[in-house]
Amino acid sequence: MTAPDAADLKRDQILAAASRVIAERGYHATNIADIARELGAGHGTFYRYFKNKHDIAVQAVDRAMRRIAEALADEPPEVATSLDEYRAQVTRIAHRLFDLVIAEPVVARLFFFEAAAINRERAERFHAALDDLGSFTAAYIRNGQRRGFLRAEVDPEVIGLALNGVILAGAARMLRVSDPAAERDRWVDSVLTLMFHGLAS
Amino acid sequence: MTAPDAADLKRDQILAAASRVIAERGYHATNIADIARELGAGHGTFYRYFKNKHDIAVQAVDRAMRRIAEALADEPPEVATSLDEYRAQVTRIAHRLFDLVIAEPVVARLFFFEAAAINRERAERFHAALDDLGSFTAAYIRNGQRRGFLRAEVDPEVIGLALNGVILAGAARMLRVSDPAAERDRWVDSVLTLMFHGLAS
Amino acid sequence: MTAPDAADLKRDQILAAASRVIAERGYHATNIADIARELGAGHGTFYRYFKNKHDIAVQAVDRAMRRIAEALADEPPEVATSLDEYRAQVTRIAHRLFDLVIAEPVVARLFFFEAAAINRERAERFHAALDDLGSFTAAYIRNGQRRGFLRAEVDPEVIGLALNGVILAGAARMLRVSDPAAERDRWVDSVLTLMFHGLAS
Amino acid sequence: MTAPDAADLKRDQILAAASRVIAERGYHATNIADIARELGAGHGTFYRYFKNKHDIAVQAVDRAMRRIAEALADEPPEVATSLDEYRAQVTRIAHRLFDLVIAEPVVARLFFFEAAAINRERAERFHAALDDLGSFTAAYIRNGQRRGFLRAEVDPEVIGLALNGVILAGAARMLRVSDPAAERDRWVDSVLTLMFHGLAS
DNA sequence: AATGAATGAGTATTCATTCAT
DNA sequence: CATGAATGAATACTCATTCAT
Repeated sequence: MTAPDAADLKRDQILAAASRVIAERGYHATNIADIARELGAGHGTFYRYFKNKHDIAVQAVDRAMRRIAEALADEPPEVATSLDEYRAQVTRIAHRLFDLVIAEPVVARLFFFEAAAINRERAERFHAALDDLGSFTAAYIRNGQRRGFLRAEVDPEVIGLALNGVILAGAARMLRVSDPAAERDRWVDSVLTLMFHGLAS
Repeated sequence: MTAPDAADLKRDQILAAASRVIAERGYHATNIADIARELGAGHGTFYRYFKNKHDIAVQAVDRAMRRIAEALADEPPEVATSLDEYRAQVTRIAHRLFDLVIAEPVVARLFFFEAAAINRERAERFHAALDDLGSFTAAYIRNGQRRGFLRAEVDPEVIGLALNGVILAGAARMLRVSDPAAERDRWVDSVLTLMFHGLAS
Repeated sequence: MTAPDAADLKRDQILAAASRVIAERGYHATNIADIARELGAGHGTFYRYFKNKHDIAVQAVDRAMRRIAEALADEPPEVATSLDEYRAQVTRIAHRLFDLVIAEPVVARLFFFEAAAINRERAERFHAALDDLGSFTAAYIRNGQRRGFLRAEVDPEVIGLALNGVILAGAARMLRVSDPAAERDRWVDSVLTLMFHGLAS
Repeated sequence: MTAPDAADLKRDQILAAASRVIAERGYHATNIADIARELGAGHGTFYRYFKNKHDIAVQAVDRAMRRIAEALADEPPEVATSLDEYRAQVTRIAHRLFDLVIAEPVVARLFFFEAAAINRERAERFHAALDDLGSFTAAYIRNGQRRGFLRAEVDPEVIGLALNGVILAGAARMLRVSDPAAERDRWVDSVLTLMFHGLAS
């Protein structure tokens, strides 16, 4: 366990400032002068800590992707032994993600709007990460099918990606509403009903 | 009804060429020279038909957004009178969207990857369009609730956006697989089950 | 035989302007704005004809090296059959070089002062070119030795490089005097005496 | 006579380190970080002993020019009273220069390749120094002419510069060959023959 | 005295846009 | 109408120099 030194701190400050600016204006509309102004430092200072503009953006985005993935993939997919346990697990995951989005909109904006915006190579990586999240969700589904509390006839990979879509739509929504806490609860209720019991009355 | 003249044709050719290039390389990585090469014409020609690079991209993206919205919102939300009719309607809509994505990947890529990439103002517009689609889907849900064949306790707006998320995740998936027709059928089957009956066994 | 088109002409104009500025200020002190000003054109124009500043300088210097080498190596080393013929040949070569230096000081300055100044790689190339010129001069010496009108005991390669040194010292001198034509004649007289008969009285 | 204190020593160490790096990479490709690394000290240390990068380079080059000039101009031009004495003198001078080049390639490279590379003002100074060396050599010639053992009809200034050219070509050669001691002897033999007796057989 | 983190002036290069032909 | 040569505003990046510690 090494103590973070002054250089690491400075690095983090720059990364935080760059994250704010990129989240605010978008990667392509952000220039080095904007980041310098946000931090209150000279341009040259960045280039002591980051190779170039692309490098800063990639690290900001990667950090955001890691934070989001951690919120979504924090617990093992095999532990739920009943529908109720799984429902509780899904509820926890949804709350974790939504709370992260509400507490750190910069992280969320980097993930949703900038991760794929830097260039083609980064977009591919973003989609690969979404596929991974889908596969991770699929593992939960498979666990439920194996244990008999989830329908056997659905395709776990398809459902994994579909639920990804639902949860990402919800998270993106949290960024756009004035009272995100209320919105979060409306989402969790309705989506859990949809997910477990369907819309048919 | 005016007949399309030569100028309109040329315009469409340029728009098609620009769409292909932007879908291929992304808005920010595309330059006028790329589009000129794709069309086999001089740079100056664009500026006779479009105000500037931003203008071309906006029109290409708007056209793509219109095509996707048409596929999703082709039929009136109030016509289904039973669960079976609604299920058939949903199936038709999903097929229309997926088939469009498969047949015209350029349109799909513009919608999914470029609509929000041009600048902040366009990103807002893209999200507003997604919200509109969500409201449109919500109208179907409300119709089903009013007629009694869909659960009354779910929030139609939430479900509208959530189903948006599912269908967009599916459509994005179609762009990334080698056999999209098979993928489409897997998706429709599993997602309809999820949507109407839920995952609980 | 293709006619030079407008693009070739423009290229040559830019190369000439860059040559003048680089000869005047030196490669490292020259910036693109200087060259633009000299030609009366925008910066961007250069980048239509040359890859970058390095590329312009290399082409200017290479052209200068070719012109100097042509002046020095214009006639075959084996033709002189007697001392008088060789002396006439040396006189012609010296005059050609000195006249070139006098008529085109820009070419001369590029050769003497800039060819090795761009970077290490170009300096190596410059010294390799000097070695080649030395070997070429050595061929004249060997011809004279074979035919018996030049001393057999001197090392042709050494003499080739030594005479290079003499002639380059003279050419560099032409660039620095106010009456180069008179200087040229003084040089040719004294150096021919040195070269063929030595200093010992 | 003041004893060199610690500060003078440090100064010399920095000058030596800078000389090595500049000789290795060239003035314009050398940056302060390179010199700091070579010395194992911080950037700021230089600025306690030298005004700036230009100042360090100028002092390194000036020292090299002094060392070369000392080797060439170590003995008075008037002492030789006969051809044999002069020939011995020339031989000594050539050996001194060549041995210096072989023993201290850093000094030689600074003199040959960097003295004129810093900027125009330094290039002028370098050429003025070469002119001075030429005048110094001319004094030897004039001594020989006065005493009657060298040809009266050659122009001493021209011959001074021409012999400069020969000896510099030779010294530059020493830097480029794998066995410089053998090369030195080949040069001295052939060049003395050329110089005193000429090439005509 | 020594250091090296911080700085920002300076510069090469790109590329959307114009307009003379 | 069509062209593409010319343009220069805009911007990322470097590196000599300073100065607080």
